[in-house]
This record gives sequence, C-alpha cells and structure tokens, in this order.
Amino acid sequence: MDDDSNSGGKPTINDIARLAGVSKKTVSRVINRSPLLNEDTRRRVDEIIRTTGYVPNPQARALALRRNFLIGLVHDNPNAQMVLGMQQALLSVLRGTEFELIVRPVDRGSTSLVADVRAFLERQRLHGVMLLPPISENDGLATLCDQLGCRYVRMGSALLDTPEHMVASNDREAVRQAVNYLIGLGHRRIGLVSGPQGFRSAFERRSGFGEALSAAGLAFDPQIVVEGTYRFESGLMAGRQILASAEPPTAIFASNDEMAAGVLHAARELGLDVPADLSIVGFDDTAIAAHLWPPLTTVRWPIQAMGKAAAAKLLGGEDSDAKPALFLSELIIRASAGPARR
Amino acid sequence: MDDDSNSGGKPTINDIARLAGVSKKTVSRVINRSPLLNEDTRRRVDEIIRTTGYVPNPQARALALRRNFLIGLVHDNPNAQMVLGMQQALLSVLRGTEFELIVRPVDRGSTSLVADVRAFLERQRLHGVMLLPPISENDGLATLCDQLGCRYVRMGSALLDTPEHMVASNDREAVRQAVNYLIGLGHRRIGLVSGPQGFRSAFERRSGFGEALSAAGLAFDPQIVVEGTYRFESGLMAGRQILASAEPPTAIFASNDEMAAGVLHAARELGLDVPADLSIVGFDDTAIAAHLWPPLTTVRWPIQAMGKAAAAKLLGGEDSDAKPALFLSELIIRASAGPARR
DNA sequence: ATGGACAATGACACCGGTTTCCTATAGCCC
DNA sequence: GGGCTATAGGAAACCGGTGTCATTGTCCAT
Repeated sequence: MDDDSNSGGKPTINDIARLAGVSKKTVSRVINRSPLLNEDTRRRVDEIIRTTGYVPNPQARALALRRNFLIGLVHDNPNAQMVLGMQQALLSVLRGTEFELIVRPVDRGSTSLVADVRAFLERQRLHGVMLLPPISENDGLATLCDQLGCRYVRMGSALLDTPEHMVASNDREAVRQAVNYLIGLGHRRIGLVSGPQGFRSAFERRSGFGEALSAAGLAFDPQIVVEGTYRFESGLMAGRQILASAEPPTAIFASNDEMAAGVLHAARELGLDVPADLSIVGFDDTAIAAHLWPPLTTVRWPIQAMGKAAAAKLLGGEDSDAKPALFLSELIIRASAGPARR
Repeated sequence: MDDDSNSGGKPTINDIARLAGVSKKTVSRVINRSPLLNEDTRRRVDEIIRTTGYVPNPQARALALRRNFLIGLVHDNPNAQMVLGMQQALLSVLRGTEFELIVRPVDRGSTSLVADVRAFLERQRLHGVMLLPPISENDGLATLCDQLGCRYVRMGSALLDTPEHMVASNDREAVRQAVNYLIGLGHRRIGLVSGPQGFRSAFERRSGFGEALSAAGLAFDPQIVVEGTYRFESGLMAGRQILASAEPPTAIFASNDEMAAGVLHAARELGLDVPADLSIVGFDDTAIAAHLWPPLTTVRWPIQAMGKAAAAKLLGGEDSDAKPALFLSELIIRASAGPARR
C-alpha cells in the first residue's frame, strides 16, 4: 500500500498525478486544456483520468479560483408555469457549462426580504442571480446586488433598469395589440380586470389597455374597470361586478389568465355564452389557458427567449450586455374571443 | 498596512482571528458553537464577527469537511405545480439549515439519462437528492445513487423501494376512494382514462379503479377504458372515444387533471352537461382543477407533507428513516361529479 | 511539593484544486 | 562550443476553512 493511496473515496488530482507520474500542476494543465503541454503527456494523463473516472472537485476549484459557478434564481412564485419555464430556459443555457442552478424562493410580503436575500447572497457568493417578477421590481434588491458585487438580471414587464441588468417583456405593447385585436373584432365597450396596485406588470398592462382604447377613440369607463389580485377568485368577483354593471361590456381583458378564468366562471354563472355573448382575453398563456372551455385567447410571454437572454447576460462577457433585452409577447388566438354581438 | 490585511474582499476567518487576537481555530470553534470555549472569548469573537459582517465560505467548509450542504432535486417535469410544490416543501425544511437546493431537470426520454444524472452527482457530490416521478420509478437511478453513496429519496405512487428511500402516496387507495365516491353517487357504469403504460402511477391508479369496481360488483368494460398519455389532447381523444361507445358511461375517472380537462372538452363538444349528464373526476388537483367549469372533483396529492417527509429523510439522522412514508391523498370534492342520471 | 485531570487555546497539517515562480532540457544562432 | 530562448514541467504557497495533537494554566488529591 502506498502511504497516500486514498483507496476509499473518489480519486483526486493527487491520485491522478501519482498514477501518471507527473505533478498535480500538470494534471491541472490537462484539465484546463493549457496549450503549453506536450501532446504525449496530455494523452497519458487524459487516459488515466478516463479510466479512473476522475472528476475535479468543484468546491476546491471554487475556493482556489475565488469564484464559484452557481447561478441563483430568486423568486416569489406567483406563477408556477413561469418559474419553471425560466428554470428550464436558464438551465438550457447552463447545460454544457460548469454552472449549476440554485433556487431560492422568498416571501415578498416579509419585512426581512432584503435581509433574507442578502444573507443568501453573502453566504453563497453566487456568480450571478436572476430576479423574477414581482420581486424583480424591488429596487432594494438591485442595489443590494450592486453592493455585494453580484451579477444580476431582473425580469420584468418594462425596462426599469439599465440594459445590462434588465430583461423585459413589453407588456404595454402586447396588451395594446391584444386590445386592438378585440377592437378589430368589433368590440366598442371593453372591460378590464387589472392587476393589483404596486405591480409594475399591472401598471404596464393597464397603460397598454388605456392607450389602445384612446387610440381607437373609445372611452375608458371606470364602471367596467376593476382591480384584481391576479388570483382566480378576484377574477371571479371582478367578472361578476363588471357584468352586473348598468351597461356591461361585450369583451373583457383580464390582466392574467387566472383572473380570466375567474371572469369566465362569472360569465357561466350568468348563463352567458363565451365568446358569443362575451369575449375574454387573458395574459400569460399558463397551462390553464388552453384547457379552459372555450380555450382562452391570451398573450404569451416569450419565457424561453427571455430566460436564455438573461442566462447569457449572467454568464456572458461584455458583448451580451449591450444587446437590447425588450421582448414582445405574442398574442395566442384561441376561442374565447370572437366578433362583437351587434 | 498590515501585510495580510485583505482590505478588498470579504473578511475571512484569518481576518477575524487577527482582529480578535486569537487563532483561526478558536474562531472556527466560535462559529461551530463548540462547548469547550471560554464565554468571554466567545463574546469577543462574536462581536467582531458581527461588526465585520463575516460569513464563512461554504466552499471552503465543504472542502475541509469533505461533504457539502447541497440537496439536489432531479426531475423531468410533467407537472409544474407538483415540481414547484415539492421545491417549496423541501425548502421549508432546508430553510434555517445550511443546506441549499440545487435543481436539475433531466429528460426521461434521453438514452443518456442515467449518464447525465451520474455526471451531475459525481460533479456536485451532493449530500442527497430527491427524485420526482416519473423518473423516480427508474431503478437505474436508484442503484446509481447507491453506488455513488449519495442519499436519495424517491417520490412515487407506491412503495417501490425500502422505506428509507421512499416517500409515496397511496394512489391505489386514493383512486379506490374516488371511484367509491362515484359509486356512492349512484354511478354503475364508469369509464377510465388511464395513464400510459410503464408509469407506476398509471398502474396504481388503474388498479385502484379496478379494485373499486369489483368490490362493488361492477363490470370492468374495456370499451370504456382508454389509455392516455397524461396530456390534455389524449384526454380529449379518450373522452371522445368513450363517449362515442355504444353504451357510454355516466361517469369517467381520468388519471390526471389534464386528461380530465380533455374529457370535459369532449363532453362539451357533444353538448353534454357536466355533471348532470356526465360526472368527471380527475387526479392531482393542479391549478387547472379549480379553474375549470365546473370546478373539477379530483384527488390531491399531499405534496407539502410528502416533500417535508422527504427532506427529513435526506437531512435526518437514523430516526427519520424508520418512519412510514406512505401518504394518502385527499379527495377534493368540487362540482364536476354529481348524482347519476337514471 | 508533586502528579494528574481538565479547561482553554494554539500550531500545524490537510482538504483538492490553482497560481506563481523556478528549473531543466532542447534547439538555435553566432 | 557558449549563450540565448523557448518549452515542458515541478515545488511551494495559497484559497478558507477543519481535524489532530500539543501546550499552557488551574485546581485538586496525594
């Protein structure tokens, strides 16, 4: 037995060096594909690495390099589909690199939100972190990342930071298009279920709604505009309220699918036929959208594209920073919106 | 300037030791709450740690301890709600510990599945890993974890491994109850949309269905049993097929919600009233269930409880292993199932 | 006084990589 | 043949923690 044969655990760089009869530095050179290395030596060491199944220890590497290969995803999940979609998109870029994804849900309601994230970042010393809406709208978190020298990308509904920190969907424009679609179908009186105050997405979508209306010379009637919470129940309540108004609309735009589903329920309760009596358009294209009856016409965030763009910013060199990062959502036309009744 | 003052980066244990005028080992003892330590010293060092905002480097710790504090979640996401629910449950246990969650989606269709997971585990040397269905049913992955000496827990629809590696829902029993509920409502002819061959969950749910029927003395008619893929479209097709049969059932059990939504669409196409003409029961209680019209009666996996149990197994000492880990799902009664038509 | 038990702390090696700096050899030119 | 340069590779320190063992001081029993 050699004195340092380490027969138990996984092989280390020392084992490889000993077996190959070279120094650990040479092994390190092989691993890192250093160019100044004899081809024979490289092959010999590579061979040993292969047969022993040696894999470098990322912790040791992180320590020596004074940086690690962890990307964080910090979110307060309001939308499982989106969170998972972003994870998927991120990972599709991370795959093949040495980066790993580490997930951190937080509670946006908590007063210790910033402190929580600070503790997380300080502890893990991440390479970079992705902030999902709605907490991406929190400027405190952005300054925190700046202070800590942690790369970050904020996902959002509008550009609320410098391009290198922002990947956004142009919600305002997307809603404008969606509402224009309704107007094109002949609707002249359109209701809105907006998102809750304080959410940038809610603001953008409301703005887009308003802009589309005024561009078409239609009135913005507060009677048929109700604020919801982005939850199903609030959509249900809002739908009831709007449809019970003196002069109910022929179409309703709901600021997310969950609320749109609620509006659909409200319509059902009243025995209305969708889309013959009432057209409904949602936002998000979550799983429920296609599975509702009728299938929901909605707006789809380009989650994959945005996630990949964000990943590029987090990993990338300086080039990626410059790229514009405002994505336009896509109107998914299904069956919940149709021509206006006369 | 001191020669090793390290004024730039974050403070290290050496900085603290120097500032406190003690050895790094003593600082280490303070950090790890070693009992054999003078109270005065502890306070002094603690004070310095607090004022400098020192946080130990987890990579260095992992290296020295020859173990790390990472829990992996390996999944092939068929159900965003479930994956995120499990993440949440896991993290609710991990929170407050020094463990972090690292997420790894894989492709169950890939021929390199096992190799992929192997590379992941070997590289990261995780403390433990959670396998979500359907890949949790892959015995190759379990043996892999065993070989690599990585703790693991498989989430599933039945106990298909030793208790210390298994957290399961008793799907068979849950479906039995769901079908009994339909029988109790007077249904005598009940259709089944099963999951795809090769999925343990599909097998268990089919078995529960069959058992409930035979216990009630009802016939299992292959005419109204169709295999689906767990996707919406397959539910739609299956629903059409079953409802077009010579003698259509008065109730259909679909092995997951997505397919139940498909069946609901099929019923709509035929102008059937649910639940008056046809009762439908699903499985999973995903987000869509409550948002369909009518809201779907379904079976809810106890995701939180299962996730926490799994986390306990992954972190825990020897005690937690012994605990039984077969959870029973809950029948969520909504409006999609009602009394049988005569 | 002396030896032993025990409490509090430090010195030093080590975990598994990387970096810095240095050496040895070969090839080349004059 | 001597001096210079380039190339290949090694020795040792280091990253920031932890384990092992030794050291010091105190108190008590003998």
